[in-house]
Amino acid sequence: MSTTKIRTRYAPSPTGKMHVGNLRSALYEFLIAKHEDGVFMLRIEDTDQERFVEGATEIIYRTLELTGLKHDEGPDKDGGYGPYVQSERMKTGIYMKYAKELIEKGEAYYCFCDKERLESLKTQVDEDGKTVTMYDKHCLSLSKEEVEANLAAGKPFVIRQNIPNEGSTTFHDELYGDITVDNVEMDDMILIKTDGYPTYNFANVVDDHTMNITHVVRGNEYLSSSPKYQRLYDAFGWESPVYVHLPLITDENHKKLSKRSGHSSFEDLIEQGFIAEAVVNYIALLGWSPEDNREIFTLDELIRDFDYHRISKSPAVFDMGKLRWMNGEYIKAMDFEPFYERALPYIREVITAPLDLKHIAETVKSRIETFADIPEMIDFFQAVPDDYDTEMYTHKKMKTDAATSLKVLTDTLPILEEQSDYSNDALYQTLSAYVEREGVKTGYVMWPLRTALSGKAVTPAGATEIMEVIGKEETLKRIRAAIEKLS
RNA sequence: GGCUCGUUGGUCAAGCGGUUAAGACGCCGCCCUCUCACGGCGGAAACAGCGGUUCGAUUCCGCUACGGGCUACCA
Repeated sequence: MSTTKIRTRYAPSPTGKMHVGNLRSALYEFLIAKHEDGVFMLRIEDTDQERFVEGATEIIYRTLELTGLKHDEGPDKDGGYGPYVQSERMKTGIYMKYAKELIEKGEAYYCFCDKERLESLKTQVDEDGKTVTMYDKHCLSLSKEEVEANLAAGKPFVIRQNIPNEGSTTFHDELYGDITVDNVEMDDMILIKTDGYPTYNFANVVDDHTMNITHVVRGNEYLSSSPKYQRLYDAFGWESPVYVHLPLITDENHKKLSKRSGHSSFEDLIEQGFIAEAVVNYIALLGWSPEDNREIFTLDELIRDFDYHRISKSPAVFDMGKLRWMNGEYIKAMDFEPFYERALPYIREVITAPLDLKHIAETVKSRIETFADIPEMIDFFQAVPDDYDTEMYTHKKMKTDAATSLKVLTDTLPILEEQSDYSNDALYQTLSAYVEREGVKTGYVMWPLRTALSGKAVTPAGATEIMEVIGKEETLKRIRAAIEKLS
């Protein structure tokens, strides 16, 4: 019985905001490790000097912090497998050392071909103008002396993986099973670039092995290059890790999530009024489902229930509608104080009058899906829109229209003038007496009042509750204005 | 183009040879109700197609169609 702990890693490139697809990879990597009480590691893959974005590393840290995906090891938490940043690892000479080992084994070779020659290898393939380059192993035939001479002359070089032209390579994925590719299909990929940096592909294999990663979890886009990685493991004589390739997340058009569609990054979603926990919960279910029908999970519950064998193989569409619903569920379940704290800025956007903001927050808590829904819902507390349509007074079910509304408003105005207790309950009681006297439905009275007080067809509070919030003076003012408008 | 992966309602999905093919979001209807929402109840809505294998295919195999991914000195 092996007692080796599971070790997974999240290995992002610091190239900008954190995409929800990346976040889900991080989440699954975290869950797979934590479910077995393993180690979740963070490694920064900055081998691409061109794409490096200032501040991107901070975004990664902040996002992991905010989502609760705490890493056990990383650049800021040494666990004995450092360094955890690839550019720093490179300084140790590790990649070059392993590349040379492969050269000695005949599994890799120096290549001095320049751009022009490579360009000439390109073959036009289809009408879109797509080209395919398959390296022709030109430099493989260089003699040892020629290589030495080139090196001594300081000629720029890369190191390529030597993949034979016959046979095939098979690797095993936990989800997709065995995948076999003919070796002829595989290009001699570059391991070490001219600038001395390793390519992502090579650094990944070397790092995953030397950092003792047991489960390599990554996006489906790497599925087809995995045979090449497998050859590397085999060439080194290393035991290959457990591979788990994750299905893609797409937009509603089944295309890769784009920057412009609003749900591209975690940061954007938070800005749009979503709760971190809800986003995590939602993306956990995008490509994975539990044995029961549960949908609301805390992170701890996910750790407990997550079984990577239940990850699905087909791509999933990111459904903003369902995320909104789930976010609404989280908001409803929130304790009031933290809810209020988060809602306050949105309330202040439209309310400057000295009103009971807590009360306003309460009215809205079970009705919003994101915090950004708040302003539009409560702006009438500040002021009635003066151009609202009097057609709103006509309501079939309430049996009201402009004329009957005018009567109700005129009738209730003196009652409300006399009323001193402007609490919701007291107001309701007082108006109920009028309802009873008139022998009408409650709505027949409340509808016109609510409309007069809000100028809106939909409000988060009933007539009497609105009165409680805005107070007597404002209530009377609004009703008088409505009477005038209807007269 | 080549290679490779995928395909259950609009979306997320359960199912792992025999089921009235779950559940959720959304949509529609009803109830509750001082509007909306919440909550409750109910409804419409799916196995891409064609061939096998089998007593029996949504489930296994093949082909086709459609979709995705890779095909960089990017990750």
